[in-house]
Amino acid sequence: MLQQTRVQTVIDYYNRWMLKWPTLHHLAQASLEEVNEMWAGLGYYRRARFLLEGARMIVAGGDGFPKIVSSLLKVPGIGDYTAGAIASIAFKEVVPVVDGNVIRVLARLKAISANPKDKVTVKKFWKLAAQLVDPHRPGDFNQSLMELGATLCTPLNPSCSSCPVSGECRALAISKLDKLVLITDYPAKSIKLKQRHEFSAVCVVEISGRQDLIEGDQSNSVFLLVKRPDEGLLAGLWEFPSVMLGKEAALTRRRKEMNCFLKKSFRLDPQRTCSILLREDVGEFTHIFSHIRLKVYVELLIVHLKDDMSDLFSMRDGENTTWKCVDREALSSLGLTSGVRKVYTMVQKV
DNA sequence: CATACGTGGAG
DNA sequence: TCTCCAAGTAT
Repeated sequence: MLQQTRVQTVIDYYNRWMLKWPTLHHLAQASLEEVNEMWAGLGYYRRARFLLEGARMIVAGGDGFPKIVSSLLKVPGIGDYTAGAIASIAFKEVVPVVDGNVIRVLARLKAISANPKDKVTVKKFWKLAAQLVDPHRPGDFNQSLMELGATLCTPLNPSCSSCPVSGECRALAISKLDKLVLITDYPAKSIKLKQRHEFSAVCVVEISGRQDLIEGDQSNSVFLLVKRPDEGLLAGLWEFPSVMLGKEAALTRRRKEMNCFLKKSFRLDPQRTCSILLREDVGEFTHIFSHIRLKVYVELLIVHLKDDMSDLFSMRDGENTTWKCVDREALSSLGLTSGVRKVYTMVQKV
């Protein structure tokens, strides 16, 4: 969970996760669906899938939990950093770790100005860290190095005056001699790749209760959710029906695309299977992914089913589309991605 | 190998 | 609003 994610963000997820799956064996029994739900909102969802696959692999292997770096590296989702962290912290293997914090600390300590993403430079950091690690307390040392980066040797305003190794810091020494050099010049900034712009239309489809199907309560309605493909962005997660637009599109065009999608995937057709009680343009927002800038147009559609479409209320596979309907309560308690939560919040204000 | 892969807090 | 980046990994 901590990979590329702040501790503060992780804590609640970690606690809920450990409550639900206290051991590897519990996790190995879980379904990907459950795992995705628990992870929803944390991001980098492949981590969740790998965690599940890793648990299953270890349990199936029957050799217990891997305890050395070489074995840990075979587990899905465990790379150089995580293998080193587990081996040193949990099992006292004398190995280093290199994460973003360590790179920053070492780049400053040794005044390394090369691009820290560069493969050769990364190797240099690992070698340096390996030379430094305390053979008697590798886990504590590694955590100390990371903690130094997280608390004092921070990206923007490092607290050099409180730093226990400021006397040995090359970057600090250089910055004192040359006023043009700043501590924060280390490590070098790597060129960030450009975000591509994407556009999508989302339709929150609310299927209102019918007097003849649902007794009494007219407010009893359900929402249509679609399962995203198992590969790629937000793989296997639930969202409101959406279509990618390719470029900016006016309301008319967006509705046309959406109508087509709803008809094809759900046989939701105003002329035949339902009548429209409300259709409203709710607004738009931009959702930022690490590599995509997604503009989302949101619309609310409340329909009233004509025929006996009660089978609609259980999950089923449509044409290349897995979908289900959930009621308001289920929707609130369901694990949703950040973007889907935004959409739902917007619609609730209507 | 360069890139895909989320989200949110801080300044 | 924009930039930066966090206990990185897989392909």
